[in-house]
Amino acid sequence: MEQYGPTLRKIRKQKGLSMKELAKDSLSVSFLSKFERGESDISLTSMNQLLTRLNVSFDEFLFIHNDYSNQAIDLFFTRVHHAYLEQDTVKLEQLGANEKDQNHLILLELYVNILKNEDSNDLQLNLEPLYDYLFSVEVWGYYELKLYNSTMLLMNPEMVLNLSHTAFKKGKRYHSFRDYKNVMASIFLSTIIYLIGPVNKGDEMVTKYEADILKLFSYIEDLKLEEHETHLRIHVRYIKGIYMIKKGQVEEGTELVNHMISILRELQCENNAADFERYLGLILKGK
Amino acid sequence: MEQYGPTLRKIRKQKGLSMKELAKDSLSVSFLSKFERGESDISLTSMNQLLTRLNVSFDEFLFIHNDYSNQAIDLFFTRVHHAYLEQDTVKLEQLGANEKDQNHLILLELYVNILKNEDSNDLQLNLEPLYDYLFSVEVWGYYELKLYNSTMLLMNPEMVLNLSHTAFKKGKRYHSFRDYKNVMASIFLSTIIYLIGPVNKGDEMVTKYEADILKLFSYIEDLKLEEHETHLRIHVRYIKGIYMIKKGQVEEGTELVNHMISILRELQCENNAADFERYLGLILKGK
DNA sequence: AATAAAAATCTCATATAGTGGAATTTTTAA
DNA sequence: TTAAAAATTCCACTATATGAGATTTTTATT
Repeated sequence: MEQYGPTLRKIRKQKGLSMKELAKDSLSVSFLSKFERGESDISLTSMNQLLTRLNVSFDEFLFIHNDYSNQAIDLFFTRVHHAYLEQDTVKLEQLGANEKDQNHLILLELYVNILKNEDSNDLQLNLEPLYDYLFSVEVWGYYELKLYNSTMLLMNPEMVLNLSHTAFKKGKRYHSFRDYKNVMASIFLSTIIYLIGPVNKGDEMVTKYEADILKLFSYIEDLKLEEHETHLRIHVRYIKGIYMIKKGQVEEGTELVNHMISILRELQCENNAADFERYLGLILKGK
Repeated sequence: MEQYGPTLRKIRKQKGLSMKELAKDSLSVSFLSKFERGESDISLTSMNQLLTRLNVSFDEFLFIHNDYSNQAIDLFFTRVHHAYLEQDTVKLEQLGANEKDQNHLILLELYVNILKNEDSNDLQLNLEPLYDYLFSVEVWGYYELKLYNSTMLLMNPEMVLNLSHTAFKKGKRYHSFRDYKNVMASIFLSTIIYLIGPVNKGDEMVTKYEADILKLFSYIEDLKLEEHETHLRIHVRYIKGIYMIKKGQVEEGTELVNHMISILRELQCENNAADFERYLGLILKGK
C-alpha cells in the first residue's frame, strides 16, 4: 500500500482546512484521520472528491507526493536522454535494473548497443518489438508519442514515415491535452529533417519524399498552433527554410532561416540559435 | 461511486492488453473484470499500479474519462474568463449554480457585479474573503496562482503588490511543475503593468513603485526561463520596453517594443501583435 | 494555569473491496 | 467449424475501507 495519506494531510494543512471541513460530503472524519496517518488505503472515488475540494489535480498531488519531481513517464525519457547524451552506459544499465516495462527495457538496450558499437559498422539493432508495439496500439497516448519520438532516429526511413503518419492518425483526439502539441509537432519536424536526408548527400531523398514532406507540413497546420506557441512557430519556419534550400530556393530559404536564427539571438536563446546555425552551415556546404 | 472502470477498460483495449496481463502482480482477473464493468470501486494504490502498467498518467486518464476535456481547475477559469469577455452575466450565473467552492462563488459574484455596474461609479466590491483565503494558505499551488491571476485586476495596488510578493514566496517549490512558470511569469508581468499605472495618468506610480518593479523583474529572472519559452521571453522584453518609455527613455523603449511586435508579426501572431501595438499607442499618447 | 472549544484519534461494528477457484459464456483466430 | 483465449459469473472467504460515537489531544482565550 502506497502511503498517500500523509501527503494529503500536508496539503490540507497548507490550505488551512480541518479534517471536518475536508471530509464534509465525502468521508467520515475518523476514516480520514486513519487514511492521513497512513493506516489505510482509500478508494479512487473518495480521493478524487478530496482533491476536488482541495482544488488540487491528481498530477499536482503526485508531484508533491514524489518530492516535487515530475511524472514517471517524463522522468524516464528525460533520464534516458541525458544518460545517452553523456554516453553513460552505466547509468543506462542502472535505469534498466528496476525496470519492468518491456518497451523501456528494449529502448535501454538499444541505446546501450549504440554507445558500445559506435565505431564498428556491424551494428544490428532489433527494432521489431518496438514496431510491433507501436502498430498494435489503437490510440496513441502521451506515452506512445514520447516512445516514438525518442526512438525514431534509430529507425529506417520507411518505418519513420509510416509511424509518423500513424502518429497523426492515432493521436487525433488528444489535441487539447497539455503537452500533446509539443510532442506531436516535434515528431513531425524531426520526420521532415529525417526525410530531407543527410547533409552530405545529394537531394535524392527530398525528391523521393516530396509528397510526404508536404503532407507532414500539413499535419503541423492541422495542429492549429496557438499564438503563444511561438517556439514551435519559429521551429516550423526554420525547417521550412531548410526545405526550401534543399529544393533549390537557396536564397529565400537561407534568408528565412537566418531570420529565425536572428530572432532566437535577440531573445538570447543562444544554444538554440547555435544549433540552428550549425545545421544551416552543413546544409549549405552540401549544396 | 464514479464509474472509472469502463474508461480503464477502453484504454486497456486500445493498448491491446488482456485483463490477465494487466492484472498481473496487482489484482485478480475476476476483480478487474468487476471493476471494469463499473460494479466496484477501486483503491488508489491499485489504480496507480494499473495506470503505471499502462503508462498512462492520472491526468491523462481523467482527460479521457471526462470525454477528452481538460482538468476541472483550468476549465473553470477558462469558462469564467470567456463569459466575462463576452459580458455574459447569464453564463456567469449558470456557472455559479452547480458550484460549491466558496472562492469560486465569490469570484463569480465579483465578475457579475462588475458587468452589472459598469457605468455607475458606486461599485463596491467585497474582496475580503479572497484576501483572507490567499493570505491564509501556506503554500500556493496551481489553483491559488490561477485564482490570484484572475482577480488581481480587481484589487487595489497595495494589495496586488503584497500578494505578488506572496506568490513569489509561497510558490517557490513548484518551479518544475508543468504550467507553473507560465502562470507565475504572467502574474509578475501583470503586476508590473498594474504598477506602471493608467496610461492617461502621469508617471507618479512608476516613480513611487520603482523599487517594486525592479524587484518583480528580478523575480522573473529567478524563474530561469528555458530557451524554448520564447513567448514569455518576448513578453518580458516587451514590458521592459514599456517600462523604459515610462521612465523617460522613450526612444530606446519604443524601439524595443516595436522590435517585439515585429517578431510577433513575422510569426503571424496577429492578435498578440495588435494588442501590444494598441497598448504602446496609449502609452505614447500619454507622454 | 484553567477552561472551553475545536480538532484529531481510538474503538468497534459493518459494508464492501478484493481473492481464488471453477464453471460458463463470449470472442478471436485459424 | 472448431479450438483456444478472453471475459464473465458465481461462490465462499478474507482484508480493509468506512461510519458512529466515545475519548484524547491540541489550540485558543482569559
